[in-house]
Amino acid sequence: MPELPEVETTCQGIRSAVINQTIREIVIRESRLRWPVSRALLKLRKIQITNVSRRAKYILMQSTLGSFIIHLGMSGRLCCLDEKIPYQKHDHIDFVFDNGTLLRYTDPRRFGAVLWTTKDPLKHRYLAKLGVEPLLPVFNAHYLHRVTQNKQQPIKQLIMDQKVVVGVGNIYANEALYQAKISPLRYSHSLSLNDCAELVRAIRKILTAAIKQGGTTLRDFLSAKGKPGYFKQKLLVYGRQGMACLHCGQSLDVIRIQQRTTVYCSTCQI
DNA sequence: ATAATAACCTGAGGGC
DNA sequence: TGCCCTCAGGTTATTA
Repeated sequence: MPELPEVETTCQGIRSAVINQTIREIVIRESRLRWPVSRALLKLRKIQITNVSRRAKYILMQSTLGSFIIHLGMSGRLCCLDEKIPYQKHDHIDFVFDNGTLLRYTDPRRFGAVLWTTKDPLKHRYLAKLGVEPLLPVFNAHYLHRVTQNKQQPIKQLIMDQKVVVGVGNIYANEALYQAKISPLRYSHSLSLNDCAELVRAIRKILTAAIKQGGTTLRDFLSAKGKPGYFKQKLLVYGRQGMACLHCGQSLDVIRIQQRTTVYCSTCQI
């Protein structure tokens, strides 16, 4: 499900509800996520949440003793609820707070993760090698141009590579390439500096706009407050295969790149 | 080292 | 109704 805008929306949604709260207990109903959930969580009590932030598609929830590292995978969700709300199927983990609220982690496909570390979470093995944040100045035309050189792979694959730039998933990769008028099939090394400038601009624009709309809800994404994202209405290519390109009117093509559905206009995107 | 693909899961929707 | 197939906001591990 979640790409950067959905993770950011989730992060902002839980922040005020959990910061300064003290954990009464953590309930694990299902520990078989992407990586087994550590039983050490069961012993974590009376610790206070001090900060909530995002790195790539990971949510970092820091406490007085260490940090929770949460990834939503394809179908994960975090919701702030009253502790009396009964759990349902796929509600795998509850963080129960002293004030009677809880943070509930739900994930039907179990591709997500809930990790715990007492060290610097940014140095964790799964976070240490991540690429640059797309909304920071370090992600610019020169950076992208540099990393595209010597890359013998389609540009769509490259911008979805979390070691290059983080947060861009399948939806926003399709949208950004459409807006930048660059074919998803172009070999990375064929991009000019100007192409890279356009692509950087498009990625920034699409992610910022999506965050503003609370992300994209295709089927099951909900914010921490249970609201869907409204960016789906703004999607220009994703899910529109066979329909008319809103720029030239030609039917949008659909192909697969790295097992991911790719929609583009073969007339507008060169 | 780099690039393609297989694997991890559940659920929804379409065709027959 | 049911069965079989394909597809889905991601990432890692394995293979060539």
